[in-house]
Amino acid sequence: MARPREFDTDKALDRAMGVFWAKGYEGASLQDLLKAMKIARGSLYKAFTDKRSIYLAALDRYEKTEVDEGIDALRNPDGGDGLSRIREMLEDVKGDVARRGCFMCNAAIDRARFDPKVEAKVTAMLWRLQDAIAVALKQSKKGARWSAKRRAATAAHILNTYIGLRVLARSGYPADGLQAIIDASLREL
Amino acid sequence: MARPREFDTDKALDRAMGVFWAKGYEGASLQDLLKAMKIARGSLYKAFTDKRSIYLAALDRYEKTEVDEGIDALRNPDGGDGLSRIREMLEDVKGDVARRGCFMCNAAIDRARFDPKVEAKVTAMLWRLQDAIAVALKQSKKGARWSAKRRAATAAHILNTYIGLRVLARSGYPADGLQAIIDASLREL
DNA sequence: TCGGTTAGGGACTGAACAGTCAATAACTCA
DNA sequence: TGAGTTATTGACTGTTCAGTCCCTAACCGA
Repeated sequence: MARPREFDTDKALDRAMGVFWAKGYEGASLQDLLKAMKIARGSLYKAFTDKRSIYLAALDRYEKTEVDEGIDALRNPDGGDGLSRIREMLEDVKGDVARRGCFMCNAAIDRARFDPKVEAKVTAMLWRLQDAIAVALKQSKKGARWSAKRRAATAAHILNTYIGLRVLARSGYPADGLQAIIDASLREL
Repeated sequence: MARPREFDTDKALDRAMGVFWAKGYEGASLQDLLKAMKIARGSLYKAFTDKRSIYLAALDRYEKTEVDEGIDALRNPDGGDGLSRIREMLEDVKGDVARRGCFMCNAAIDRARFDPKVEAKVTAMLWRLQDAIAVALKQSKKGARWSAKRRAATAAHILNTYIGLRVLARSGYPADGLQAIIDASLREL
């Protein structure tokens, strides 16, 4: 019926996500986005209404790729018992040599306060992560004996630890320091 | 010898700090800053070389006001034993109803990666905080018996918890959730 | 009181910003 | 093959951006 779109929307969004992730919302210019997405201005505005909607779509893309992957790993029994999967999630942060941090955490700081849709998306991702951690906890030796409430609180604590680690990683905190934090955080578990 | 400055530099910087704290580096325009600082463009450029130098000075101001205050509270024996002072520091985060978060954490995410001076300042503040926590730990029942290394690791863990809490507070995480995280984080201590 | 010096104020600058538009291209279906 | 539809492109728009400049104001020492 009409001319088909030439670029792959998901691929373009992955690239836009990379730009917002690195530079933040205000720090990413349309020119940065266009260059990374490899499309022309007009094409972008045919596909998205404005800069904000690209950002929101990039956040969705982050959830569908990065967050879902993390949650899957947390649920995958091949990763050992629940606690070792949780430890693995935290230790993955040490691998962030590019110091990108976590797009969700970055969004929490730079946009959630001003954009209700960003706040809702960030909140939803946080809940999903916390829930997945609670489930992993239930599949650990100690956690299995705990009340659901205690598991929820411990899951929130671990989520909080994860966020801190990703902020520190972005700030340039050394990997061995991150390791010490992980060990201290999980010592009781 | 010459006309004296009419505005109070520290007061103006406190106001600039508020703008950067709320909006981030890129999100804060010169116009925003001028309005908050209540001075004219020319005066600002007489006192500071460019936007970046205002940001750096605002970070210094944050350290001298907010960070020093936190460290003092951590050291003040009137706050009970070391552990209760640490708990107090974490529970203060619940009082961030304006959801400002922590300027140091915000800077870690939005500028440290791109500006070596910001990175250095953030790193220095993190070390100072971690050290003050370690000292408080030494003045707690359990911590006094620990090795310096273990205290350092636990202090890093608590600093990390603090950072996570401030990010979550800015994202809109509920206060009772923050309380649960604090309790879970300090359970072993 | 006057000369030297620095602060204050605000109009001005060129660059970069997000977003629009009209001409053209590519496709489907009849 | 031609009509209808939507994508692509890049020049263009008005606005806002950080930073400059120049004139005036205020102060100090001589």
